[in-house]
Amino acid sequence: MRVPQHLVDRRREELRSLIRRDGFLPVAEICRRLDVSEATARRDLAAVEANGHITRTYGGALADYNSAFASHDERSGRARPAKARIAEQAVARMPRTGTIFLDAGTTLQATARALTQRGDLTGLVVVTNSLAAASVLGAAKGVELHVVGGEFLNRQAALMGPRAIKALGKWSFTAAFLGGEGMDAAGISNSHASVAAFQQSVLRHAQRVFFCLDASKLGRATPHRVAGWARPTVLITDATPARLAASGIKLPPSQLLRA
Amino acid sequence: MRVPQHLVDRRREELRSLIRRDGFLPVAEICRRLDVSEATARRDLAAVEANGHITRTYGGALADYNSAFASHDERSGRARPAKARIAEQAVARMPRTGTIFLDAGTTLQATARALTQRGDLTGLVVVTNSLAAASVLGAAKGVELHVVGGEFLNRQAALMGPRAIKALGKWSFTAAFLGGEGMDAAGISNSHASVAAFQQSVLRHAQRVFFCLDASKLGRATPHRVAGWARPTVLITDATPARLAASGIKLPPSQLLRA
DNA sequence: AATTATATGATTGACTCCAATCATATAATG
DNA sequence: CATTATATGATTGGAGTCAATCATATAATT
Repeated sequence: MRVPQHLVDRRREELRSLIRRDGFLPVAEICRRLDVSEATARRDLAAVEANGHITRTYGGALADYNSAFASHDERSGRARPAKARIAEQAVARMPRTGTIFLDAGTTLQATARALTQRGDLTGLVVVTNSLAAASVLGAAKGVELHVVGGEFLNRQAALMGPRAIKALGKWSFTAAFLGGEGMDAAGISNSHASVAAFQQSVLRHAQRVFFCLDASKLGRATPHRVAGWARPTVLITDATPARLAASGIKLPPSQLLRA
Repeated sequence: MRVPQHLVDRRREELRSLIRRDGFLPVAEICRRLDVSEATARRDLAAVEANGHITRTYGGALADYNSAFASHDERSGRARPAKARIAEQAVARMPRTGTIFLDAGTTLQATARALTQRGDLTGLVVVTNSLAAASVLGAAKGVELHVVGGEFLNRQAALMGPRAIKALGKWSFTAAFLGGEGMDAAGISNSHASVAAFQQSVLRHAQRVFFCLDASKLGRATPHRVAGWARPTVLITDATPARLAASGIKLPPSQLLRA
């Protein structure tokens, strides 16, 4: 029997938060907690997964941002997704030793994972405000990992706010690797003011800046501008130069890395 | 065919680190990466799980510290484990509004999880140095969550070091909830100097202090003393008063909460 | 009020996972 | 070197999971 939409939505919200709370939730458990049939549980899972934030596994579901669960895509035969290729480029640009900053976001999370693959690191210091990146890099050899404190933003699973900005104060980065939600002729933008403010603060402490954005962000403009295309901005993307130009983004080769 | 012990151990170490890196790893994937049969993969999983740090799920395994995966125990019929009962007591002692500190460690992780159950929170500010606690509390309603920055210690999955201590500077906690590795007549102790130093710094910023330690820590003395039994220390434990006394721990009722 | 759309639960057959058992090759032990 | 211990892979029966399909009840729409 059909059920009102708002109840469905509420139930799925609850499912998302249940999974988040427990990290992993088997399907059978979902049925019991939500008092629904297996079929509905699976349907709900599919819906929540489509909205992001969780990943299905055989027998249940996993909270995304604390899972670093990427091997799934890579494993499933298909061509390596854009994010992973971008991540590879980013890692190739990292110094063997020095201090770098790693932003929040799925592309940077992929970058963190790729970084754990590099075996030649000796004294690299990585600073991040992303819990996901931290949790991935925690196990990496040859990396000294620091997390900037701050207020936890649920949406990004990252630390932001004035305290985070202040915590950047004493750092000086050889290179910073940042994400973004949109890029157009004007530059890179984000939809949250606090995110943009934080990123701008990172920029002020970095000698070199790499923005890692996949092609889906191309031509999208979001409210808060983070940076223009002037130096030292370098863009790492899978978008073709032609499509970039079509969006009004013209960069010299030294500022564009194709992934 | 039998294989040298050191190879087995090394392989299991690698498995642990693989799981940690990916957050979740299906059995089939383990077989491929470690080039072993399913049977061996399962055996390795069981071994690693016995040593802690991971949790088995149907179809794979989950890294422990980013999973908050407790429902398993609670679900599986058995009596609620000590940690969960301690967590309950701790949460009951939290103010509805104010600022509290939450330490790293599995007991405090359980506490964080229990805290998400409380529905009556309005303006509680939670400060933590534990990624696990942060990741659990991120989804909680009515909680403003802050993470103190610092150097990431892989073993505890927490932030420590001078920067973390410094980051505590501006905070003032209504109550602090701390863990420990040992308790005896002298007080509470930890095996790592940096952990002890950090906890002591927390103490200096807290009006009330609750140490949450289960009975397995009783009588164990580890190198670095964190605090004695003088006020304002309050102990939350499942150990019986008799056994506490046997270890030389004598506390007035106001400083002892039985879980 | 009539019609359409859809959320749900039941069923089914294929697939996957798991624990137990067993034979075997090789390390560990003496 | 002889003996014991054990790590491994294969097999198997049983249980759990999944995607697809279908009938139905009820919300949404007109």
